[in-house]
Amino acid sequence: MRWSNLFIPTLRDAPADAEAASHKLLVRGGFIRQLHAGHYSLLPLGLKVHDKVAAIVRDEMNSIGAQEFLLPAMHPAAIWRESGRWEVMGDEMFRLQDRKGSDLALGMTHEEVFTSLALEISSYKALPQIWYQIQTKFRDEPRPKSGLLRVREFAMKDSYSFDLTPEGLDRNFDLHHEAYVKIFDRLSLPAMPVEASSGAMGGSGSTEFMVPSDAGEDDVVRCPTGDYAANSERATSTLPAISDRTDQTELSRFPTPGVRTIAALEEIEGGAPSVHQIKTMVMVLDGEITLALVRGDHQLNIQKLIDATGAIDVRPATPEETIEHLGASPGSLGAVGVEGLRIVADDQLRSRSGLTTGANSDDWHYRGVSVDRDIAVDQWADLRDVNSGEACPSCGAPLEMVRCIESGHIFKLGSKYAEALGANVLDPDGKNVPLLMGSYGIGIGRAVAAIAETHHDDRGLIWPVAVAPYEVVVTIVNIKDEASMSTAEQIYADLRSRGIDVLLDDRKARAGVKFADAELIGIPHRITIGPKTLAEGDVEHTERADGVTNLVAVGSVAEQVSAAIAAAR
RNA sequence: CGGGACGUGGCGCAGCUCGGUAGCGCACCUGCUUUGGGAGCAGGGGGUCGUGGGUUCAAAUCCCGCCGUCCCGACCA
Repeated sequence: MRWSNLFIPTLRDAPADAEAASHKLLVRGGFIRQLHAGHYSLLPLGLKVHDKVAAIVRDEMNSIGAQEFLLPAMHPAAIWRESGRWEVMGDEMFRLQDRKGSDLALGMTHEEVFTSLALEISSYKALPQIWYQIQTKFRDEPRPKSGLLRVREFAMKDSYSFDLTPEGLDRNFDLHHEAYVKIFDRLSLPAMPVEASSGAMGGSGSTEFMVPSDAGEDDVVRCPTGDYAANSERATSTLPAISDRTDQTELSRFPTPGVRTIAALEEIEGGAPSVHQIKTMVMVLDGEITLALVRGDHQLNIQKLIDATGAIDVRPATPEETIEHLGASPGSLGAVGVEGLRIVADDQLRSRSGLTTGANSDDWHYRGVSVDRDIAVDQWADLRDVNSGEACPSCGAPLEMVRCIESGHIFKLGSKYAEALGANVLDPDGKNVPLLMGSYGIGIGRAVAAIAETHHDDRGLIWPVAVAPYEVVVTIVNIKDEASMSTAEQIYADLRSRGIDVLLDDRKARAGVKFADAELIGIPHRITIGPKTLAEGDVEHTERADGVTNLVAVGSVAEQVSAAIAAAR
């Protein structure tokens, strides 16, 4: 393509409200433009990258035997009601009505619709099946941000596996895991698989593919030895055992005037170190007041509480609710002797004694609390945040915390959706059993942004060859020089005939502008044609990644550059 | 949803305090000069100042409402 005919609106200044590097550069380079919050137009350059990413994803899906579909973006409410997710998805689902007043939703994922098609699988003999699509999803995110990284409308590759047995599901899950490793490798994204929370998807297990980046929104806890990595919503660590205080075994109430915090309770005469305190958080789980207990020096992880209890809507109680149910304000709360409220406690409190906690009366606390004796715990669970430096649960090495972009997520769903929608098959014994499903997603636009986020310098983007909008740019320093023009045309034609995606910069512009633009939009190879070197029969070949320039004879440059590209694809 | 900030040609900004009918840089068009790292000079086109109302002889500017966008947090497959 000839640059002079293309719409590549590069900008010298980034939009003032762009923060993330990928956001600034994709806008400046003329790849994307915002229509409104969370909705971006892909310009020709942006679409080319998007298409190349999608093609790689498609290629790897096809190679594990997945079959491509294309499902509607707009769904009837009924199918979401059947799975129970019409309510579960809450405000995150875009909803509308048609002229007849029927409720509709814009699809945020496609378990329901794919499962409805799976109703036609009636025999185990047709299994396994892997179905996928690359299609637009709509999610009414509370806060779209960072350009393409978190949006409300985006193309996603979503695939679904159907199996008779858990072993079959495991196999399809593993196939996807391997395919994802290959995809991210081809995209030059350093994605690491980590244990994840399954959230609203449900199911028995899930793995996220996380790309380390400050622009990300998730924290991954990982062991530097490489034997453990998990989303902080799921991570655990090994903590040193605490010896309970033996000087306080009798439950007793004592005055703590003005004490409202863990720290203050540590300081006060007769108080206790935070590891010997119980922190009592009053939460509302689907409308039910619930006490969540963690050790005094620990932080409650709300996602863990959600996962442990299966609650959908979780929020802290208001001060009014707290006083109504416990009779005291935050700072003096505790679970000792509490009846009629659900109590969920962190595993680290199991069998602890000699503890100090609020007495549900302002300015009073208990000491000598024995969890087993004094607190009616309904459920035990891992509820606490892991901190960096704590010991790896596998090898004991100090854990580190890494900020990441969630670039893929694979789930073992089990029979949840098949049961809800009645997707059963006959097994070899002639018995009707629900299908076992897996669900697997990669956001295409987010992958584009993640690549931009991890492949740029102060001059602009540096696309890997596999996804670059063009593989080579032929830059003509001076279009008035006839020798330059004819040489450029010849090299351009030669590269095209070799199947290279090449951009001819034939614009009437100064060399500096062309160089700056080529670097901004991140074309991996540049062939510069100017009178200076042409006099010697040479052109320049520059690689965007390292900036190194070599002189190459006119007659061999096309062959040499296309060989380098073929090797990098 | 809580906190903060901002809406002025395509992009970046000034003007607002102290009302007088919109300006600068980049980009764009024309001409001349220039031509290997974002050229120079001259001329030119383009803006309901987010929106509705109010105050006023007069509103980008003051007052009120609404809408939108961004950032932090909460939330989020």
